[in-house]
Amino acid sequence: METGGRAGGRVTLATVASALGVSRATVSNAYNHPERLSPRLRSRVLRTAGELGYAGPDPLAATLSRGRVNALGLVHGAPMSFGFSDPAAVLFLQGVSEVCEREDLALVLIAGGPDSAVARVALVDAMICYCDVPAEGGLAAIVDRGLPFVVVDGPRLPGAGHVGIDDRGGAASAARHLLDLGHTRLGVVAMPLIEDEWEGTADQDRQDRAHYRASCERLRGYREVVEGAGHPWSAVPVEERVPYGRDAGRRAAAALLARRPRPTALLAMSDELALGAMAAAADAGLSVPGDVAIVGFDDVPAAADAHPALTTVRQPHRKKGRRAAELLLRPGVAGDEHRLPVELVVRASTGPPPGR
Amino acid sequence: METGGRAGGRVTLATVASALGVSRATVSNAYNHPERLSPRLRSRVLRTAGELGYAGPDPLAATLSRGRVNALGLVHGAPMSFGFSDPAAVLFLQGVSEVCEREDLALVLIAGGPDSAVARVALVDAMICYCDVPAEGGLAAIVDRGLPFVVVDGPRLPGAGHVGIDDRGGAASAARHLLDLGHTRLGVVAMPLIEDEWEGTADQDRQDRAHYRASCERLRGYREVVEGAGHPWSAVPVEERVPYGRDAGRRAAAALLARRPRPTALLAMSDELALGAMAAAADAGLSVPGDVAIVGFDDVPAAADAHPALTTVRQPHRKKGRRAAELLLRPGVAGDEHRLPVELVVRASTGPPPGR
DNA sequence: GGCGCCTACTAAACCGGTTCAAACCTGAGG
DNA sequence: CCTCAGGTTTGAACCGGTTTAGTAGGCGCC
Repeated sequence: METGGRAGGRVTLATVASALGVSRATVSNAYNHPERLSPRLRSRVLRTAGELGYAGPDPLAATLSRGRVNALGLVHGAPMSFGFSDPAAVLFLQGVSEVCEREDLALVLIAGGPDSAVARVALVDAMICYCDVPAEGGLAAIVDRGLPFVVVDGPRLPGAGHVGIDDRGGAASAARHLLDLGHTRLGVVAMPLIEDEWEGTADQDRQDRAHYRASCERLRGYREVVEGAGHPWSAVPVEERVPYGRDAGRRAAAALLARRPRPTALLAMSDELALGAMAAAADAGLSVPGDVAIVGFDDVPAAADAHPALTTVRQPHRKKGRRAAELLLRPGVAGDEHRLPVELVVRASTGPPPGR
Repeated sequence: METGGRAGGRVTLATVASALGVSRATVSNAYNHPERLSPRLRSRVLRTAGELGYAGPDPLAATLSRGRVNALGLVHGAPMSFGFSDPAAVLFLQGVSEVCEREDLALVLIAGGPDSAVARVALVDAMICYCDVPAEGGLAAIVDRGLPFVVVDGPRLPGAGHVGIDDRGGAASAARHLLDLGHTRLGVVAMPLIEDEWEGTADQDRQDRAHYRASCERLRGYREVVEGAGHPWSAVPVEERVPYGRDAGRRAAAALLARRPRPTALLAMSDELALGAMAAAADAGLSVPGDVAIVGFDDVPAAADAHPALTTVRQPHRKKGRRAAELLLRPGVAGDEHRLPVELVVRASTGPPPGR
C-alpha cells in the first residue's frame, strides 16, 4: 500500500529490476516495447512495479535519453497575460493548440520574450515566436540552443520558418475603402511603433523609425493609398497609444476626434483599437458611421458583434496558429514562408462622409 | 584542436572541458557558480565555449540533475482549443500566467484531461487541473507521478490543493434576485450535466445523475431558492445543451421561450449561455428585460458590454488562476482549500415580469 | 616549522532512464 | 550431433549535466 515517505529513496526502474532479479533493460522494455518481452515476464514486471509503487519511467529521464520532449514552445512578448487579453492572440493560440492536441504535444507558454531566462531553459522541441522580434538577432538564445523555430508576423529570418500575412496590402484595402467612399480627412489609431512606451502623435521621424513590423507595414499600406490618391500623408495624424488594447484606442481616437477640422474616418490598426475608437465616438456624441467612419484590422469575433458591426480587414488568426505549429512538425520545412491571405470585410461602421 | 570532443558529435560540456584540459565540474561551475572560479579561468572557459559553439548547459540534462523543471502544468478538459474560446477560461489562464511570469516559470498547457498521454509525460513540477474531474480517481496518472496538484472548481481531493467558489450560493443569489422581482415562471439554460454530449430537457432523474460539480452545485442553488419560496422545482424546465458556448445558449433558450406559458425569466449557468439566450430572445422578437429577464453567471467582460448589460454572478476568474498557481509554489500548502467569493451584479437584463 | 585555514579545482557518484550489440536459450532441420 | 533461426534477455555504453567530498597548494599565525 502507499504509505508516506518510503525510506531508502525513490523507487526507480532499477529498484523494480533488482526486486525481480532482471535487468533494467527488461523493465524499460516492459513499458516501451511490450513485444520484446514474453507476456508472462511483462505482467510480472508490471505487477511488481505496482506493488512497489513505481509509476513508470520518469518522463524527464526518458526525455533525456530519447532527445525528444514532445512539446512546442510559444514565446510571447512582454506581459504574457497580455497574450490572453488580446482576442486575436487568443485565436492564434487556439490554432496552435489544435495542432498540439492532434499531435499529442504539450504547449509551453513562455513569457518575457525570446531572450528571457524562461525561453533559455524551457523544455521544448521547437519554438514559435509570437512576438515582435527585433530583426537584428534578438533570438540569439533560441538560435544558440539550436531549436527549430518559426517567426510569426515578424521579420523573415534565415534558417527559420515564417508565417504572416500581407499587412501592407490589408491596410491598403482598408484605406482604399475609405477613399472610395469619399473620405479625405483621415486619422490613424496606431499600435505602438517603437518599444519605448511612448504616447502621442507620431511625426514623420518617428514613423520612419518604426520598429514593429506589423505596425510599419500597416502604416505603409495606409500611406501608399493615401499618397496614391494624391493626398499629402503629412495631413493624416497618427495617434500612438500603449498598450494596444481597447482603452488605448479610446484615448487615441478621442485625441483625433478633438481635432479641427475633425477627421471623417479613422483607420485603426486593430479591432481592439477600433472598438475603443467607437467608444470614443460615442463619448463625443458622434454617430458611427454618420459622423465618423471606422475601420479596424483583424476581424476578431467582437467586430461582428459590435454596434454598429465593424468594417475590418480579416486575417486568419487560427490558421496562422495551425500553420506555425505544422511548420515545426515537418522537418526541413522550416525556412519556408507562409503568407496567408487577408480580406476586407465591409460592415456597418463605414459609410460616406457627412454631407455627401 | 579538439582532441577531447569526438568529430561530428555534439558539443557538450565535456567537449569544452577537455578542450581546455579542465574538469567538467569546472565548466559547469563557470555557468552555474561563477564565484567558485577564478575570474581568469572562468573567462577562458566562456571564451572557449563560444569558439566551440557551445551554447551552455543543456536545459534538459540540467533539469534531470536538479530535479526541478521550472514549469507549471495546466490540464484542460477535452478540446484544448475550447479553453481559449471560453472567456472565463481565458481570464483564468491570465491569472495563472501572471504568477508564472512573476516567478519565471513556463506554463505548460495540456490537452485531453488528466489521464491523457500528454499529462502522463509532460515535463512539469506541478499540475493545475482546470477541468471537470470525476471524483473517483480520474487523476490517477498525476497522482501516481507524485506531482503536487490543485483542483479548480472540481471535487476536493485528499492531498491536493483546491480552489473554487461558492457555486451554490452564487446560483442561489441569482435565483433569489429573480424571485424578488416577482418572477414565478423560470427556465434554466444549463451547461452539460453529464459528459455524454446529450441535449434536451433534463428531467429529475438526469439532474440527480449530474456529474459535473459546477453544474450540480449551481442547479442545486437555483433549486433551493425556488423550493424555499414554495414553488415546485418540477415546474422549472432545465435545458441542457453542448458544448457550453454561446450557440448552445441560444438553442437552449429558444426551446425554453417556445414553451407555453413562456418563462418570464431565464437562469443561465454561464454568461456565454446567457449571451446566447439574449440572442434567442431577439430571434423571438422578445425584449430583454421587458418580456424576459436573463441572468448569467461568471461576469466575463462581454457581460457588461452586452445590450442590455447582463445581470450576472461575478466570480474572480483571474484571482482563481493566481491562487491556484500560488498554492503550488508554497510547499506544504497543497491540501489547503480556497473558496473565493461571488457576488450578484445587477445590470439591465433583469426587471420585473411583464404586466407587473 | 608546524598548524589550521582558505582558495581553486577535480574525481567520482549521481540523476533515471534508453538502446544496441551480443549472449542465451529452445526447437527445427539436416 | 551439429547448425541455424528466432525470440528473450542482458551488459554496457550513452544521454548531458550537477554536486559532494576531497586534494593540492599557498598563506598567515604563533
